[in-house]
Amino acid sequence: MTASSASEPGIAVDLTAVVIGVENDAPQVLVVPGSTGGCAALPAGPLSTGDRTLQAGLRRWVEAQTGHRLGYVEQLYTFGDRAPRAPEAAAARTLSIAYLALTPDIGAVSGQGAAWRRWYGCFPWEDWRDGTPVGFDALVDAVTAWAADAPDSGRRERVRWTFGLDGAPWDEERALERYELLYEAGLVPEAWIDRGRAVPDDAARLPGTSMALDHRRILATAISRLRGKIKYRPVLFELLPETFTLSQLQRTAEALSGLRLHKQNFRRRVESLGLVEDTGQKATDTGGRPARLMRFRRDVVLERPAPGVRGHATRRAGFP
Amino acid sequence: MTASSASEPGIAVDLTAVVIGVENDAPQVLVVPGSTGGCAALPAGPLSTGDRTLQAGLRRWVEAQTGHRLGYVEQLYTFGDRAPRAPEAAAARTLSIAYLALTPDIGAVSGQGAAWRRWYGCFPWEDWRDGTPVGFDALVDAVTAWAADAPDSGRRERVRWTFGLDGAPWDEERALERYELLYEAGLVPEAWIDRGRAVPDDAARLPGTSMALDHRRILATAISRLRGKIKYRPVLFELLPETFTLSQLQRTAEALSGLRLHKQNFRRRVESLGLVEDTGQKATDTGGRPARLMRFRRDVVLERPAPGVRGHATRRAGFP
DNA sequence: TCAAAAGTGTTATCCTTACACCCATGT
DNA sequence: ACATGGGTGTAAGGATAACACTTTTGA
Repeated sequence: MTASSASEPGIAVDLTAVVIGVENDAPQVLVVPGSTGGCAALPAGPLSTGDRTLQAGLRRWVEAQTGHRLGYVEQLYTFGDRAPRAPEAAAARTLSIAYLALTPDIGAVSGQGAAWRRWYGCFPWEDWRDGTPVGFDALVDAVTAWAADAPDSGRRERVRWTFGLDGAPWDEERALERYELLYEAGLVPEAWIDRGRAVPDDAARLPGTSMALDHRRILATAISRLRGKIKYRPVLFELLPETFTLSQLQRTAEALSGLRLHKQNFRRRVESLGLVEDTGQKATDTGGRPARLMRFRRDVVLERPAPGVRGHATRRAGFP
Repeated sequence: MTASSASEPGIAVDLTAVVIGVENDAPQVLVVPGSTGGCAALPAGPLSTGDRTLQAGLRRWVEAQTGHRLGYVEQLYTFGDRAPRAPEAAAARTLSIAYLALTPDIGAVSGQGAAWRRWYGCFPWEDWRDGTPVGFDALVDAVTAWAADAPDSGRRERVRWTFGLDGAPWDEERALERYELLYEAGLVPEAWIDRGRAVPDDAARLPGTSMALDHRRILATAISRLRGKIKYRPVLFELLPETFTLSQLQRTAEALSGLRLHKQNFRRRVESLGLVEDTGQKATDTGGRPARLMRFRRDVVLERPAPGVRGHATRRAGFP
């Protein structure tokens, strides 16, 4: 007996979109004005029985709120845990089915207050392209202090591997784990807001702007997923125009991963996978020598077993 | 403005569990009697407002229906698309949040009708450990015919890469894609049942037993996820007893992937990752020379960047 | 002519794959 | 003694990471 009777009332189901684009080497996320406080929110709306598929509902909402038409979309995660917050919230629970969407065109937003925002504004510690991010040392101090609070809890090792300290390698894919650790340590305002408490000074001092509700956590989930995915699936091309140069492609990969990549190795891999083809045209606006304009071979996706672009981080001085 | 008003009524939210264990080199899934027809179903139940977390609700339901207490649990996917079925179903929609759970102990089921079932019973074509599975040739004929129906649709290449034909490699992780192709081709009974039509002969003839509703699809999703995950996270150990031999570990990996693995390479990798430690004891019931009993080093999980067990499939005659 | 960016050739190293072989126990 | 499964050494091949260097444009 599958107990599939209708579930209790009071469950609202929201569809939430993390729409990502890249402009000027900066990954951007589509946001709308949040209803709670001044924080920006992700476009979202309740699931309607009229939508046959969840994706269809999502597309409808995003278009209504931002005027943006979605292209590539994949499911991210379903968030449904109730924060141990004010008890009045116990009656109504909101379930969010979050989706990751990628788009090659930034700028075409129309809804009231809809805008693109750099994702590293929310996660400054995730961008290592120009060396150690500003404020990283302060952040390390804070999490180290948190670990020292409970000496034998395993926090020390966890901090070490999550943030790449003491010789541990920096793993760019752990963006979500890093945010969750900061949340657990009470170092982001959301941790206090969710409990209905006042935000202490140290939590507010850390860099990185918050978002409405749990939307910064959802964005972190998207970042981790995307950083992992570009290594084995050709999703980078969903963020680029029809034709692009290899440098553009590399800078997009770097923007997402927050790392510098090795030029020759990056190119060798792209070439060897046969992911792109020369259009014969040249881009002349690059400042130096004109670059060949390439095109993504869409037909290759079904042919190859696991095409994609791997890491190739170059080790640089000051890199964990 | 985040349009977070309560969603429309008529949306039921179910929590569904794919509980996996391995016994006698056979992966098993926990099932309960399905309400529709004679097909087995996955344990599931409506989300209750009383459960603070989704996982808690899931654990409650599985325990109630099967007497089984869950250990390792992770979210799998949220299924919510309405099948283009009988129109009367249009009013009420069911959302299923599916979870993957792993357990080392098979056999401790108590609920009425709850039972363990071999997953290759549902997917005979996924088990390549003893060479080409029975019925694989017939299946290839059927999908090839489907591809030939629409010559320039790209079906041909899709079939080739999905099923590893014409020199394409077999990718064990594509279990879900294979099921979805069979569904699309109308080669599994569910495809017809979902449309409210009679099941034609050719769809019923293919090997592999169906499950209730879309549960076979959910199981396929779990298989694909698990086959991918064992390559980079130490989840195998969630399926084994406290102590085990290296051969046991390997046979478990083989059972899940449906492939034979290379002994020395498998061992080298496990050793080099430092995932296990010798208990000093020996297993004497193995038939030949007694094997060392090993133990999983749980502390290593947080230390290492990406421990796990990779593929190492040995190429054998008759392997695609 | 110089800065800036595109584009290439080559090597050391590690990881993966695969071969063949030896060891310890029960019957 | 021999069948059965446990356990190991080592070499070939390929992928990766890193080196430094040349080419083509605009200012």
